[in-house]
Amino acid sequence: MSSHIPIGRKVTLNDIAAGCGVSRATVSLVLRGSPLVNKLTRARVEDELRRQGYVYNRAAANLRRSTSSSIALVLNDLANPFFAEFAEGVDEALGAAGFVTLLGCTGESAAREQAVLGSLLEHGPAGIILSPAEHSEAHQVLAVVGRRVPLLLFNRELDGTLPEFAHWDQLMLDNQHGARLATEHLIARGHQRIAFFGGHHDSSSCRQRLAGYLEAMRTAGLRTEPHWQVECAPTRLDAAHRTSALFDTMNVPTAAVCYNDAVALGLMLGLNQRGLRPGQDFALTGFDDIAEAALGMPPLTTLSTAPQERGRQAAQLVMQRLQQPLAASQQTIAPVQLVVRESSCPPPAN
Amino acid sequence: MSSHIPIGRKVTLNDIAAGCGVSRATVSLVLRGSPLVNKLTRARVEDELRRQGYVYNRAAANLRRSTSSSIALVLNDLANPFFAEFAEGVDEALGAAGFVTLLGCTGESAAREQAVLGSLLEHGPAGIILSPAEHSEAHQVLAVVGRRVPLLLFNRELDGTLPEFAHWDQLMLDNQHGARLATEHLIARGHQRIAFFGGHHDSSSCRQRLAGYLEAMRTAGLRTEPHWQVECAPTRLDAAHRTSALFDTMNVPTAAVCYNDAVALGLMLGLNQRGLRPGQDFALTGFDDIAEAALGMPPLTTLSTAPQERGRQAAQLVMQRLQQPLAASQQTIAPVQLVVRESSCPPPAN
DNA sequence: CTGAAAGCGCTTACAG
DNA sequence: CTGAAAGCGCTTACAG
Repeated sequence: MSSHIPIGRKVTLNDIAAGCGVSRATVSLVLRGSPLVNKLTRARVEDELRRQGYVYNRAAANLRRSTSSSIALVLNDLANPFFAEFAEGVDEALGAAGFVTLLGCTGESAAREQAVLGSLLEHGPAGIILSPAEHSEAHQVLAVVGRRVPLLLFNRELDGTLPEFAHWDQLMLDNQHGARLATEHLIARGHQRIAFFGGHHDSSSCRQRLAGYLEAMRTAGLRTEPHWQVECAPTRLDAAHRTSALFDTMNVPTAAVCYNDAVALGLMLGLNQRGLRPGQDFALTGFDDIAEAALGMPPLTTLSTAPQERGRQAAQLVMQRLQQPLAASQQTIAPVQLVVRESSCPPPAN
Repeated sequence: MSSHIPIGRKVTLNDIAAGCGVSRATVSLVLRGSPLVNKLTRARVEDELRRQGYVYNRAAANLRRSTSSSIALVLNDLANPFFAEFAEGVDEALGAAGFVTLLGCTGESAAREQAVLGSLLEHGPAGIILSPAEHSEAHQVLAVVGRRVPLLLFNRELDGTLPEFAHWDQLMLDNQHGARLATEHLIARGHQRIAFFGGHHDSSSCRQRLAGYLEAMRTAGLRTEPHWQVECAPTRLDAAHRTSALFDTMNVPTAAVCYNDAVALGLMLGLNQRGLRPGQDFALTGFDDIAEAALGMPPLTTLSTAPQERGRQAAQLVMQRLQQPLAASQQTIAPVQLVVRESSCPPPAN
C-alpha cells in the first residue's frame, strides 16, 4: 500500500478524491451521507477517508453554504457556580445538536462585553446567548450585534430597553414570585422583622426580587425599615463584609431574604463572625439553589432555579429561533421553586 | 446619501468596495492596517465600513490564510469551581491575544471526550487544552486528535502514555509536594493518626497526592493504616457520604489530608452530621484553594493552586507552542502553596 | 451514479 | 498607491 498521506498540511477532499480516483464532488456526497452514491464507491471513499485521517473542515463548508455551526455564550463570571452550571447546560444541549460553544467572559464590565461580543461576532455565530454585565445598555449591544444574528437575553435585562428591541428573546427567572415565596415562608415561620440583603438595586433581577419581598411584607401587613435593605456585590466575600449593616442600628431583623445563594452563604459567614448561629439565632434564605446550598452549614433554604436545566433551555430557545427567524420574539419566564432547608428557622424565643 | 446597505445577507468586502469605488483588495488592505494605502482612500473606506456596518468574516480569512483563531478547551466539569475558575483564566488570556475559546465539556466520560474532541477539531482550532476525563487513554486521544494540532494536557495524565507522545506539552500541579506539605503541617500540629481521604486512585493526580502523604508519614516515622485511605468521587456529596468509613473501625484518625477542597468540604459536612466539629474535634486539609475554601466554616487549610492563574498559564503555553511547533515538548509543574487556616487544628486533648 | 464548474468571503503576490 | 486574478476547502446545481 503505497500511501500518499500529505504531510505538513491538512488532508483535504482533493487528497481523498485523488487517493481513490473519484471527484471531489463524490467524496463530498459520501461525507454528507447522500443516497446518490454507489455502495462500492462509498466504501472505497470511506476507507480512504480513514486511511488518510481526514478531518472535515466545517469552516469551509459553512462558508460555502452560508451556514454556521457555532453559538456564542457570553457570561459575566464563570467563578459564580450559577453561571458555571448554566454554561455546562448550554454546552451540553448545543453539543448534542452539533453546535459548538464560543465562550466569552465579561467580568461584569460593559466595556469588555462590547469587546467580547465584537470579537465573537467575527467568528460568525448563528446566535448569541448573553447574560448582560451590570449597566450594559441596549443600544450599545444593538450597535455591536446588529439585527442579523439572533440574541437571547438570559437572567438580566439590559439598561434602557426600547420597544424596537422587542425582537430579542428573553429567558428570565421568576424573580419577584420567588422572593415573595421566600418572604412568605419566613413570615409563616413567625418572623416579623425581615431584611432584604445583598445585590445591587440597579440590576433588574435584584429589583424584581426586592419587589417580591416588599409585596409579601405589605400583603402581610408588616412594616419594612430602610436600613433593612442592604446592598452589596453579589459575592460571598462582600456579603460577609456587609453583615454588620444589619445589626448596627435599632430594630434589628431576625431574618433576611438574600439576593442569591452566594450572598446568603456570605451572610452566614458574617453571622458566625458575630457569634450568631445561622439557622438558629437568625434565619435566612437564598436564591438559585447552587450545589453548595444543600451542603451549607446549615443547609440553605433557597429558590431552585436549576441553572443547568436553564442552560439547556436557553440552548433550545436560540436553536428554535434559528428555525423561525421572523417569528414574534419570545419572553420565557422560568419557574422557581422554594426548597425549604434548615437555614429558615423560626425566630429565637427571646 | 442614497445608501446601498444589503439587507437579508451579510455585508462583504465587495459591498464596501462597490460602495466607495475601490477594489476589494484595497478594502482588505485597509482592514489589515496596511501602510500602503493612501490616507484619503483609507478614510473613505473606513467611513463606508462604518456606514454599512461591516463585520469581518474571520472564518473566510482563516480559510484563505490557512490560519486559525480559536483554541479548544475541553474540561470534565464546569460545575467544579476549580475548572470553572481555570476556564475563566483561559478565556481571559486567549481573548486578550485575539483567540476565541471553543468550549467542550466531557462530564468525566472518556467516550464523550472522544466525541467532543472530534467535533471541536472540525472547527479547526489552532490548539487544544485538555483536562482528561478519568480513564481517558493516550492512544484514543491520539487517534482523534492526530499530531497536527498541538495539545496541552492539564491537571491529569492520560492512561497508558507512551514515549512517542512526548510531543504533548503538560501543565501539572505539584501534587506530591503539596500533599506532603499538608501532611507535614498536620504532623507538626501534633497529629499522629492521619488519613488520606477522597479521590480515585486510578487518577494520576490522586496517586501523586497519596504518594506525598505516604512520604511525609514515612519520613516522620508514623504508621499508616489501610482503612485510613478512603476513596470516593471527587465531589462534596460523595465525600459526605463516605465519612463514616473513617470512623467505623478501631484506631480512628484525628486528621485527614483530603484529595481536594470539594472533598474536604464534604467531609466537614459528614463530620457535622456525626456531631464532630471540623477544626476542633477533627483536623483536615484540602487542595486547590477554591473560593469557598477561605469562606468555609471553619476556613479550610489547603494548597493554593490559583486555578485562574493556571488558566492564563495554560493559554500562554499553547500559544507559545504555536510559535514553535517543533520545539521539544514542555512539562510544566505549577507550584502549590500551603495556606494555613482554622481547619487544621491540633488534635483534641483527650 | 459521477464529474466539471462556479462560488462562499477573504488574502496575497503580481502588475501597473 | 491600486486593481485583476488565483486560491483556501468545501457544496451544489447542472450535465452527462
